Amino acid sequence: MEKITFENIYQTLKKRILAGKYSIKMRLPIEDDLIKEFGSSRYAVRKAIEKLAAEGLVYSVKGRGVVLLEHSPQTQQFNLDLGDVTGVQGLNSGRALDYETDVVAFKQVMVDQALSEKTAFEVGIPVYAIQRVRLINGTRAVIDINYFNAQLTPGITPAIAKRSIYHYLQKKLKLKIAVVKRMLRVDSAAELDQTQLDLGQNNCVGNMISISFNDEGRQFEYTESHFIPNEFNFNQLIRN
Amino acid sequence: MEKITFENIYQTLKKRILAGKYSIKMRLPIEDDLIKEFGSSRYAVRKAIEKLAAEGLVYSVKGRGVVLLEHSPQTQQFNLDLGDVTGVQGLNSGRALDYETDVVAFKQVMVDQALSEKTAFEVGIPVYAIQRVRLINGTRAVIDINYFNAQLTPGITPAIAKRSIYHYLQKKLKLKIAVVKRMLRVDSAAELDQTQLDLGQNNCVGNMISISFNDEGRQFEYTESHFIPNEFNFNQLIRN
DNA sequence: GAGTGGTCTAGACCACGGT
DNA sequence: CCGTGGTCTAGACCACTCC
Repeated sequence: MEKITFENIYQTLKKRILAGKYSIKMRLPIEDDLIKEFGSSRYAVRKAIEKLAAEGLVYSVKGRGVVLLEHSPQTQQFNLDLGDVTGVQGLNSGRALDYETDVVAFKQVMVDQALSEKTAFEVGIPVYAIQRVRLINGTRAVIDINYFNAQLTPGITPAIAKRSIYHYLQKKLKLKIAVVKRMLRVDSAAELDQTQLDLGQNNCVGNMISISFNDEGRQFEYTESHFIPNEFNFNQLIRN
Repeated sequence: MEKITFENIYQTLKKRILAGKYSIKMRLPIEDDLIKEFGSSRYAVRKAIEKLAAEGLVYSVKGRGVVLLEHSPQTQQFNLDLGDVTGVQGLNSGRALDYETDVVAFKQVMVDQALSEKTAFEVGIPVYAIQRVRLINGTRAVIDINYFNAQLTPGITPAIAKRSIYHYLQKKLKLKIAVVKRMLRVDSAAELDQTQLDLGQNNCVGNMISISFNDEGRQFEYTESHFIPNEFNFNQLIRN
């Protein structure tokens, strides 16, 4: 039951844009008109427009107005969802798929120098080291290589790893996932990838490296998700 | 000579954060204290904090305060630059490298049905279809496959393509690049990739598909940048 | 010069976190 | 309960675009 004004304005404008109501002149109404229409302040209107801009629907030009970005059925797939992305779900952008998880390794280890340099965890702290293969429609499509800080995320078990670690962290531990920083790469397939993934003829993998932070600013996770080619898309928006 | 208050506050806070001045308690001072310190309004302070948050340096928690995200030398490479990314420069995140451009194809064609479905350009409009290989330190590392809407970006020549199309568009045509939407994929190498790129043993490429919009909201470009494995990183930030 | 978005101020109330 | 960030209002001036 959110009664936030800017959110209502944002939702209304978004619906109209997607329905093509403003496309005649490729412009949004000027701020003053939106203020009058919604009976709200300039702050609320501008915040709604900023949210539309963050999503890649509009672009504001000082002195001119708020421009609509061209969109077509083909370019819809470039649009950002702004949905929160937890774990491997982020890989299947909006696709509903059957998937199964195969826990191929589960250990609790102390961080040594080498692991510290990779994960940025402090030397000596205990971490869960987990490897899980994700089968999507029967295909071994992704291997997640997780390291969780055991002090910040205690009590993870193989059974939890098979279901959903993120569900456990959020619902049971009440851990808030504040920020995830990601790096995307393409790597030559290592032995682990070749033995665990259905690569077919391909000898490379995509590699999504994620480090995740809780709402106290502490990094609780380092994860590499290696995935097979030709199946996964990642969207990005750059605004000037 | 920008005299924008929030920008000054942002710069000052960023310097302090990176210098570790606030790391003792993992918190930024509360808004009221920053307002007093900078002698500015709450608006300016909050806008500065929002910019820090967009960069992945801090995270605001209602009722608690503004938390600093842990950062270490290893995780610095995950930080967002917020620099504008034009063309292939975006691939080499912050690396200074010698590179050379080899124009392997340059045509002006009309968009047919197949090309329209790929690029989202309207059937029948003229486009420049350009293929360029980027040699980085002598390695054929990237092939850019560009389609530019010739009505929006007239006058591109092979000579311009060899130097920098973006430089020409921005400086000569005064075209403003407002927004770039990207999709990142990993693809099996096609014949073009195998013949033009130094793939070595690898038989896959990274594929960065970009569609770019000018400040009137019109899509002027569709580009696929195919790049060799193991060399390029792409950063992303997800905020909840 | 008129119109428009960008920045800024001062002030208010609300919602959430922790004590 | 108090302290904090989130939302909102009303009003002002500036910088840019376009005629």
